[in-house]
Amino acid sequence: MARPREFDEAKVLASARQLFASNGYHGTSIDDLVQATGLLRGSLYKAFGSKRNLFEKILAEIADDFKATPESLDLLTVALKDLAAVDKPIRLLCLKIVGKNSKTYANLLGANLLAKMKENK
Amino acid sequence: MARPREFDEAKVLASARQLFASNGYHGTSIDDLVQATGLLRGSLYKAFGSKRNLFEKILAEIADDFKATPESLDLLTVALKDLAAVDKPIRLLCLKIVGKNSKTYANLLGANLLAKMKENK
DNA sequence: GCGATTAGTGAACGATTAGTCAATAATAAT
DNA sequence: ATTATTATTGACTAATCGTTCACTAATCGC
Repeated sequence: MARPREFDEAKVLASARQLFASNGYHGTSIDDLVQATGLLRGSLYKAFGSKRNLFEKILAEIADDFKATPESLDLLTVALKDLAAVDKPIRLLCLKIVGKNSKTYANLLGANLLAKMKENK
Repeated sequence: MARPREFDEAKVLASARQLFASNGYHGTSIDDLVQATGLLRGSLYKAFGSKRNLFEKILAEIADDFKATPESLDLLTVALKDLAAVDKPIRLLCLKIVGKNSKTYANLLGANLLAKMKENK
């Protein structure tokens, strides 16, 4: 009962996720997101409200059924390092992912962090 | 044979290190550094050249005799996540720190990352 | 005293930041 | 065809970003 969306939300979220995962939260600008997703700023804001909200949505999505892929581990690292200290909802999503497996996740997160170092020789 | 410095370089570096460690590289602005160190922008740039250079100096300093304190682990995490992918000298300093102990450091880095999550309940 | 050299000062720069908004467009229901 | 509703567009804003620089100040050897 209104104009339909022209973009595929899942694809937009996938592009944004990749950017946040590899460049961090503060290292990813709205312009970066505009470029990567193809959406214009206005549409991005109408659809997701804010950069912070977009990030939370992405994190919530992967928290819902977490798989320890490099990208997801990167995103969890970004959430923990760039936002968790000052953003309770983000912190809670991190807790939801990790649960009682903090030993396991410590290993996964650390190994994933170090892996980046070696890729570029 | 010139005007002497009025600031204590070690103290300035300590303040900057703390900021970078807790807020990340992109999360730390020059204004933040000016505030925390007490130095004015001009002095900061005369002494250290650039934000990137200041960070490298700090990382080099801790790389020289690395102790796995929370702050140093935070700083290594920041170096790895915010800079290593696009900055070879930084990457090499990370490698120097980790050496052949990547299993050990994976655990330390991961545990340190997760610790932040629990502090704020 | 006088140069030479280096440090401190802070206004200013262009670029980029996250976010807004009035105009236009596309759909569905009546 | 008209109306209601939601989406797209991109120019715009105020703030902040990292960096520069002309100026002043303090020390040294002479």
